[in-house]
Amino acid sequence: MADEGAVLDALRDAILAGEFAAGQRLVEVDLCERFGCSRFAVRAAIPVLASEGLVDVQRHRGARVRVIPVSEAIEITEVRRLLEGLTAARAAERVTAAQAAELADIVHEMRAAVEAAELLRYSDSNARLHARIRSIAAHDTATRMIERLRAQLVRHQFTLALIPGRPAVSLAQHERIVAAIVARDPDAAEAAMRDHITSVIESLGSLEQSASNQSARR
Amino acid sequence: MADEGAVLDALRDAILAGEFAAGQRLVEVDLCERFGCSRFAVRAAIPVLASEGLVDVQRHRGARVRVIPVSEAIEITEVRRLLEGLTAARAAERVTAAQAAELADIVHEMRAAVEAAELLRYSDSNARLHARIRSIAAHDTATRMIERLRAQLVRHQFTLALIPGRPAVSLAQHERIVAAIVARDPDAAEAAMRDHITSVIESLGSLEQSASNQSARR
DNA sequence: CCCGATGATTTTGTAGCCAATTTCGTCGTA
DNA sequence: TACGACGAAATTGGCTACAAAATCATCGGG
Repeated sequence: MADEGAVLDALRDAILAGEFAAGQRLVEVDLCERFGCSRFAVRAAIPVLASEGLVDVQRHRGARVRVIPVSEAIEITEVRRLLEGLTAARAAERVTAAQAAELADIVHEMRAAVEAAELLRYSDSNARLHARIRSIAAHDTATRMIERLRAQLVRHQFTLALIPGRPAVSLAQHERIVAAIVARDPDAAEAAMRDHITSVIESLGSLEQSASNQSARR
Repeated sequence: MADEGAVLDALRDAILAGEFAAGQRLVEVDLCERFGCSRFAVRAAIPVLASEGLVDVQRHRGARVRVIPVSEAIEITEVRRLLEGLTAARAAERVTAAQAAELADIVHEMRAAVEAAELLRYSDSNARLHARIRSIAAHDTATRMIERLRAQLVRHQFTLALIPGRPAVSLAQHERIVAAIVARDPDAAEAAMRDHITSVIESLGSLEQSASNQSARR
């Protein structure tokens, strides 16, 4: 673990992989031990993660893994709806025949995963599809922001995939998105993507309700 | 200059104020001297500014003030168009009578500045209006991203205000935005904001053309 | 049982060291 | 003169040690 960038990536990955409990304190010496590096490297990485919104630092109180409340997850997804709508539209304008075939392949893979009820495989293909759409859109600014936003709510995405019947609904929405892109119809692609993410927001909203019910029951 | 946060803010302000030439190297010891702090503080601040897109760091080559090409400024503004459209719509949903009066005041101020041909005052009121709309919208995520994007192109905004006739056009657009918000019409507010920022993008596009003409003439 | 004080833990900030790498200048040669 | 190789200086990367400030936890007293 020589350079600062490696520690940064390792720590970021660990947080995104959920290897720290929600709200857990990140004690510098512990992280040094874990990653086999000096405190210096850790202290260089933490401010960056803070600016990425993954950890929360308070003066003299150290860093904690930031817990994103559902209400904020909804805000984030509202922004993501706009940005991914933009990338979908641009992808529809720029897509080549080869890229269109690739998108169709990924959707095919998603359908197979749903039929086999393999949630993890579905979730993976899902992420790949969105990533491929972004790369076709070639809008660096939007891509950067989407990826940063996605990183902030990896935890929520896990819980979302477990909602019964959600993959089937999600699959149909993705098929619509890809159909519009392949048809080179930017407006339809943007609308389809927004509808898809709107339904994600609605699912998050139902999570918020059940969460508040639980806390009320305590 | 005790804490790292102060150095970070000071350095960020200095960059945003244009106190460094475009692409200038940021030598650590120089910054220490300038801000009267240790190298440690500088070295903590630079990665954060890099993640904010204000500086560009390369291994063993140090940090440089990042120069944003016009093409990227256009991308950034395209994203900002979506985000500010969102805040305008939400502001229209949430605005109180007192806030509506405040917006009207700022527009009045803008009109006065245009009539007096005071570009700096106009630019300032302009920024205040957008900021006030964001605070009324109370969408933390969108606000954070807009402010980060704006920071990346402060330089371009200077040049934009100098286009002859632009303030008058801009003023009318802002009046339309505020009218829609005051009328509590989210769709109209979003449309008006998008139209406004679309015209900003068009102005940036004309800058790009003149820039490429200049380079072609060389 | 509750509250405050004290000590330990943790973080923050500084100073300085050496290694690695880049960059710039100089010298030698074609 | 022009060009390339070599070397020295400058700069960053990474580290350790240390002092200071703040927080946390434990313990004792009321």
